[in-house]
Amino acid sequence: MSWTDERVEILKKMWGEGQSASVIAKELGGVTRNAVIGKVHRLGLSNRSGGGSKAPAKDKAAPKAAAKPKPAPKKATPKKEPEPAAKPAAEAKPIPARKQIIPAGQPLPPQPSANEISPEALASVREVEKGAKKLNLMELTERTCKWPIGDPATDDFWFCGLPVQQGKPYCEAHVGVAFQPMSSRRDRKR
DNA sequence: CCCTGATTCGC
DNA sequence: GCGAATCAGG
Repeated sequence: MSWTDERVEILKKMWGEGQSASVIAKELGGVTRNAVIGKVHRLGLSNRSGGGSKAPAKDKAAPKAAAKPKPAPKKATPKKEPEPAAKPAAEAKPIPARKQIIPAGQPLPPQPSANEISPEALASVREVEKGAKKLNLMELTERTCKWPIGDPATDDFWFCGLPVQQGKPYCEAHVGVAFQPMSSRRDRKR
């Protein structure tokens, strides 16, 4: 595929609309998002500003750009960092269906009680749990929802296992109940 | 992990 | 001019 006027036209239009390069590439077909981005740059509309009157306040100093033309195309030595690798997923466990065990008598910080979760979130969770993949511990991967379901003390226990939301340890629905925005908490009138 | 755009450089 | 490979951020 080549960049015909028509295709460039579509490119311009979509880019102008703020579409992502990958979407544009998909629409055009026969090109990758890299191609799209490359073309965008060559067309000089890398900045989504149409005016173009703006002089980029970019500093000339581009030390990094010149720093690595072709270091070593090889596998590159991944720095082996003695990273303790504290799994973020671990500390965020929701502890469902279990009385919380509070160590000592400090006033507890505000905790999202399971009963204050928005109905929508709850609903979608139930939805999700119906279609959950019911993974066991071994089957969990970096990108499976690690939300526990059921009682760990019985067979009736598994993990959600749906695709996680980028970054988070849970799928979208469970992220919703795990990380409450802290806004939905209404002070009950007194 | 997924995604995004940015940049370089052999073709 | 083109775009894969790579980089850098989210």
